[in-house]
Amino acid sequence: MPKRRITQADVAAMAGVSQATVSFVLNDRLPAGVRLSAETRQRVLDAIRITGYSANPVAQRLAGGRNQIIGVFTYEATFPGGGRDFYGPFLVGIEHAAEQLGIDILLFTSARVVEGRRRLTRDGWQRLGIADGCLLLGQHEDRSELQHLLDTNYPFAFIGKRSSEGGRLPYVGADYTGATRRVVERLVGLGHRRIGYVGALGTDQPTTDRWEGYRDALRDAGLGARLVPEEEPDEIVTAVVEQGLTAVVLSPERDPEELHDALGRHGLDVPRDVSVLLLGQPHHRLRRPQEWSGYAIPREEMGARALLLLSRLVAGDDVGDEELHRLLECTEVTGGTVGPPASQRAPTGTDGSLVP
Amino acid sequence: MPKRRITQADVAAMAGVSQATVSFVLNDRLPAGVRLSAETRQRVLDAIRITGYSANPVAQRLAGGRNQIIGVFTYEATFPGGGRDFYGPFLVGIEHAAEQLGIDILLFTSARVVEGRRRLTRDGWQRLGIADGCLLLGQHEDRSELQHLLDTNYPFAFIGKRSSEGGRLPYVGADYTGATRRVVERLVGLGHRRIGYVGALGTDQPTTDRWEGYRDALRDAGLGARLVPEEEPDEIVTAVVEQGLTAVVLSPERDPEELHDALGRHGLDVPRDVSVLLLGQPHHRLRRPQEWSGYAIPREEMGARALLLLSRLVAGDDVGDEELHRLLECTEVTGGTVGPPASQRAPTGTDGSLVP
DNA sequence: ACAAGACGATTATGCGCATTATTATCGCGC
DNA sequence: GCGCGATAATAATGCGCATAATCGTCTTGT
Repeated sequence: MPKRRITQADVAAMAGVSQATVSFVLNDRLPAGVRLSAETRQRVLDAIRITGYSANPVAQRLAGGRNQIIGVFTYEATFPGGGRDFYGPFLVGIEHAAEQLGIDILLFTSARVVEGRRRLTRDGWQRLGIADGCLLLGQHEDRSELQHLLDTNYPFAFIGKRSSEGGRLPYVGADYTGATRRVVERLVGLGHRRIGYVGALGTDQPTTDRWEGYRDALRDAGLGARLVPEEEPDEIVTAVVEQGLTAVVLSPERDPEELHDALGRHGLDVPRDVSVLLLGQPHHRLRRPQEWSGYAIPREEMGARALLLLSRLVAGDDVGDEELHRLLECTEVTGGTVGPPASQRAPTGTDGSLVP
Repeated sequence: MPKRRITQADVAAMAGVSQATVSFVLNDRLPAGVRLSAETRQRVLDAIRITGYSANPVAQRLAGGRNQIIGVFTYEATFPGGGRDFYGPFLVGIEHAAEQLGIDILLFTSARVVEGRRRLTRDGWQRLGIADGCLLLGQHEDRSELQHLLDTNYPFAFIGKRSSEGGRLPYVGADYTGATRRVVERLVGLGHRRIGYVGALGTDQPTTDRWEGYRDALRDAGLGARLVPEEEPDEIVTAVVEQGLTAVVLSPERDPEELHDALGRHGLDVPRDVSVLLLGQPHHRLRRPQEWSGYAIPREEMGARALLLLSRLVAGDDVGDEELHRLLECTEVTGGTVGPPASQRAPTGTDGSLVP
């Protein structure tokens, strides 16, 4: 139980070699022009074993080496509390992979919050340097930050698809477009002809991807897209009634139970009168055991694979393009909120919101 | 957007002083025998502002300083997945406090897992050194680890009461004993006379504390403690029937819904026939909206206060005993699983499990 | 017998900071 | 005109490691 921690110098003394030699053995990589005999190498290894040496990650990092720490930066609070837990599942996957790889996770909880959202400001950048690389989670659009990341050559990877910056951003995403397309096709296959999309039409990647899948699936079926703007639940129900929608797909930011209740208040049953599909796990905590039909984003796997990708980037392996921009499949959730259309229902209002 | 990060040397050059002077100004603390003029100080501060300097945490730490990183060590997986999320609420609190204090959180996810539980082995100790101090969560009993913590003088704090090591372990805990006592008193006040304790009687602190509160409350009411060993739900129901229990308090490790179902199968309604109290938030994910009566452990606040405590320890403030060993109150949860006893029910079997 | 490699290491340096030891300049009394 | 305390700073050192530059000592060919 030594008071002072054991350093490479201690190991070196025991093995009768220089500190540099110990470093070479540890890193198992000889700089050009340096050679070690097998015997010396073994002596060093023995000394390492006997002393129980383990590297000081701080010194390692300062000297320009790797320290097996990966940063995780979330643009919103990592653990929001109040039952809403968006990042949790990603962290489950990240932790799992980290454990396998022997990596510690650094959460940048100190980053300045500007306008309700964390920022990588100057001191943020500085702090990134603690870790070998960094995973980025959450919505954000700041070009200068991305640019900085790219041209400092600091290893990083996004969790969630990022198609900006000319495809130079490494990420592990989920195939929202394909998953949305498939569930909509399923609705079409069941006989639905008037299928609405409930959600805000933002410019963020998940939203645009979902909308694309929705729109294309309908287009291929010869049907029109119908955007139900994200409004009060009752207004949504009004739109459903007026347009005679027999099914809606729901952006996961919206509380599905709220909509369910509103439909109920207007005498519409799910799924008898209206089928409801959830485009991803709901961000709200559900209060009822009801299983919602739709698809699930493989968040744990995304986290794990992103860490794997990043660790390869850190190691300097050159990774192929398909590895740098991986899209994982979402899994369909059968649930109980989808059924065949109630054929008798017809629109009571205009087709105003029909989107070409 | 400088390629190389700005160092104290850069700031020093701009201000026309030495690097050491910059360090003095930054730390706002002059070592004995060093003096700075107000004017020099101001020049340095200006240079810091202009250059946007921010300290390199790695170098800071290597040089023996603080780096505003706090480690979090969990003896089990931090994010277990599968819906069970025990540490989550603590982390919410920790993160919140960390954000306030400008502190980053380092999760020691790399710690070796031995026998299903993380260990602070030699390399674990080494890695702790990255952070200024460390929060410890989860059950564990390894004396040598605790001893090491104590005599290396490394700042740390437990989340959860730790009365071992002669009260030298700093912690922020929850008052299980008091909370359990109060809910049992509430049952007694409602007229219950045969109240069982369902759960394993381990040696861990939470369990012994809960049992103590339960036992004392009954003793003060002139009643006997009745331990219902943690068994299959149906066996528990049998014990309830045989002993004529009108209420049980439930250790949170046990799935309350499972017990609820078993009671139902035997024709016993909650709370009409049996009142059920939960001694803390259930560790299982609940599948029904049912609100369980009992009490809630203030996990978020525990996390936050533990971080606050630790940051004071790191700063070297001397903290009083009551701050070093703080017990937070649990909040009572009214819920719907408690009612007056069904007076007609009487024991069908013996009083075998009565504990004096 | 002697230069030219091959072999097997070592020494030196710096990362960015905190901290200790040291220096330089002035004013003042005697 | 010289020592001495006060003032205001700087130079030097080390944290533990990675890495570049360097240095012996053999062996071999001629």
